[in-house]
Amino acid sequence: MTSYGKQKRLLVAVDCIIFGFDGQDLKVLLIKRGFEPEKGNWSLMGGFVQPEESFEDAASRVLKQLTGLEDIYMEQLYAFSRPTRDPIERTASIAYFALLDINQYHRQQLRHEFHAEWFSLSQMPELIFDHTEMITMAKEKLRYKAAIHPILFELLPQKFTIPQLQLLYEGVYETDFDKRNFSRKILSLKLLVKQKDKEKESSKRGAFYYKLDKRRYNANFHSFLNFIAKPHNLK
Amino acid sequence: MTSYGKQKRLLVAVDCIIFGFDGQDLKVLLIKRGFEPEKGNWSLMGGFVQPEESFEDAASRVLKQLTGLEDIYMEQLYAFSRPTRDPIERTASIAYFALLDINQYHRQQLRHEFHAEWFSLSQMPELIFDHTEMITMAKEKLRYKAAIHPILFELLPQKFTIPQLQLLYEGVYETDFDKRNFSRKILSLKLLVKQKDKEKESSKRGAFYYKLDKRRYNANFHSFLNFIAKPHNLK
DNA sequence: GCAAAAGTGTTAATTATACACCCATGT
DNA sequence: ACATGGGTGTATAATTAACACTTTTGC
Repeated sequence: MTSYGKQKRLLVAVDCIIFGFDGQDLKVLLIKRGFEPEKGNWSLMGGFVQPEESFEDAASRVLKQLTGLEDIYMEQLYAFSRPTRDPIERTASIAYFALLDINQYHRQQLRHEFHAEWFSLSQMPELIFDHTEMITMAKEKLRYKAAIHPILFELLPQKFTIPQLQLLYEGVYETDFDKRNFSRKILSLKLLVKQKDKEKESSKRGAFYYKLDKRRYNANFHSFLNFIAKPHNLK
Repeated sequence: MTSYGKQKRLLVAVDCIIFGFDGQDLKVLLIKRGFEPEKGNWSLMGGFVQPEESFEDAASRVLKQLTGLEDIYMEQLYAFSRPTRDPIERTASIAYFALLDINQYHRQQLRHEFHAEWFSLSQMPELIFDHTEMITMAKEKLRYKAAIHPILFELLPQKFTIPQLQLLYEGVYETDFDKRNFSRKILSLKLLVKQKDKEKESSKRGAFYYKLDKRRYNANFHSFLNFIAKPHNLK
């Protein structure tokens, strides 16, 4: 026995929702699709799963192809499978979302072949297939997960300031936090190590840099932050 | 253009992790696999995705095939894709987990063809392929999700008592809760409607039945319960 | 010297935890 | 009358939320 015979096989692709943070807004990296159908239209970066690779491998390959980056935080989002989602031929897509330091990407970025651009979540162009739905779901999951796990650090450079971190959280949750409560909450996690130097671009006084304590970060990855806004419908 | 040509297609299956609660332990429904390879070994219920159905459709079909039940709570768990996970031929599997009232199943259960049996999570037999991993992940996700969303009601009959509900939560989290705090927390959600009749099997005094307030349940599905045990590693 | 952002402390409100007794009923 | 499980209240601790002033420094 070397196959399951008459069962129908199908194409499987991966698509990557690549998040970055520019200091102000949460952004997603999109490309201009390079082949038919929908050639030239905005799309997530994706690719077909190859015979020897897992979906995770495929997603990492696709991410590297676009950004040149490896060892990026990535997580499976959802398997999209509406039979008609691709008009040419049935293709399922396993969506992954990735969080990266947008500056890393800038440094790497020499590949114009994909015509990639960062878009704010509030200014998304029309996208092919079900990619808009994918991004909506990714954003939800990011919020959900970041409320409980300290993953947003993946969007910042190695050294960052508390005000930068707060702007990031505020961007992700589209809300404002009280800076006293915010820094107390963040620092109470004991995940951050204060540096001696300051970031002096965005203020005269300057803000101290912090770095992640990698040991504690890995150990405490399951810590809870609880940034989830409480629902007000529990009357 | 009617196909993507040279790209390799692959088999895609779905597997269902079907949870039930017998009043004491959280259980999973397993079958004896009916075809090669691994014929006769314990396995999750699964099936190949057909050309005209989404993964969700396939999972519902498979669930109905085994249990006869429809409109069951089901959620995509994860896409498993290790190229060699099935020794015969590459087959990816999209795992879904389902929560059902075990009594519904008993009532329905006339199909012996699958040799299905309920197993406690602590007494799982050896399973084919990566099915053990799937169940482990499903259990984690169930805990994770149930800490935040009131989904465990899906495992109980329409009418249930607070002590039954507490046993369920205790089973899922493998811990004990204080019954005063438990009932206060649950009732504070205002999702339950007290009935006039009592369940008299498990005690002389009898315990009042409750029903879900479906309206509030649907509206407040995103409420937070926070049964997650706090980690003690945040010193 | 003043504008702009960084940094820090206290109080009140809410929520979570710990804990013990009375109640109803079948035997 | 007693054993069994059901049901409830209160006091304390922990956490979260609200809020305002001082510091630094480049201009």
